[in-house]
Amino acid sequence: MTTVKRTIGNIASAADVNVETIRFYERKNLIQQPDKDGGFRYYSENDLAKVKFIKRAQGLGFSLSEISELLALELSDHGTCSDILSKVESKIQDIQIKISDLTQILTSLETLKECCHDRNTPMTDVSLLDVFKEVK
Amino acid sequence: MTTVKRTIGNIASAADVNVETIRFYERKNLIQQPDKDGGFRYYSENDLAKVKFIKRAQGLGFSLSEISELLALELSDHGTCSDILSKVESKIQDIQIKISDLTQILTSLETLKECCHDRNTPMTDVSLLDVFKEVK
DNA sequence: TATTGAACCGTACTAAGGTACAGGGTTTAA
DNA sequence: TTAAACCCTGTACCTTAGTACGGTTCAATA
Repeated sequence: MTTVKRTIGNIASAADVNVETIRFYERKNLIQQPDKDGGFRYYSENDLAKVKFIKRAQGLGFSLSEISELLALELSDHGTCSDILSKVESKIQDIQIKISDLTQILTSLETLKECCHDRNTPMTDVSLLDVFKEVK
Repeated sequence: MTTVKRTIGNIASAADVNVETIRFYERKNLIQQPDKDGGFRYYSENDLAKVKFIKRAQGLGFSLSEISELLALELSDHGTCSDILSKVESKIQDIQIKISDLTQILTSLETLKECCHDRNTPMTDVSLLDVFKEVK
């Protein structure tokens, strides 16, 4: 068993992104450029996890700067907590809203599915467009 | 009681977006350009609901073309169902994955919150980065 | 140790999703 | 009935999030 070195190409393919994406994230300080050994970057398992997290979180509607904030919460010194606590609480709220929005869309798609399945279900019950009609 | 005309400026402010955004959505065929009365666009309540839906869905990680697909499901003729059913089912799956991802992030943020709140909780239990470590 | 595939840096380009004018036409309320 | 406020089209520009490319250097293996 040989442990492969985590070069830039290696973590890029492990995280299923382009090599240039990794360099781009470094330029944006989303991941730290690792100490270079002989001019090359060698990454940790943690870096890989971070890249996977970033890609996944993007799919959930977070921008790179929001993802930075999320990641920063982890790194913070939990000795000095009162301001970080409020940040955590606000992120928790954001996420609860997203989950509730998705749940509403899910419900209305499930109604749609019933309609397809069984012609007797009335089509008019729930509409995707109704979902956020009253919002904000 | 006067019913306000839904001009482009009116729906833009009601949906909290720029006027140019509405025009942009029209160019992209996300909303239909309404019949013009004297050269002006007058919109329906349905158009407003659509714009709100689009903005909300973007925040959930859907691209404009995915949002088009979602909206198209609604408009489909539910007489010819078998292909639409599979589209609906695949959207349902996408959304279930999003909800599950968000729930995992939520859980780990809540652990973080406990850590801030009560110093005795060990910090090491859950980490944001662990969330998607094994994914894909 | 020579080759070749991969990493390096810097710069330029792309796609998606808007935003901002310029130069003109309409509406509406004083 | 006219001026402020709002709408029209068209085109150019902007930000975010990458991607591609050219010329160069490094590292591993035949």
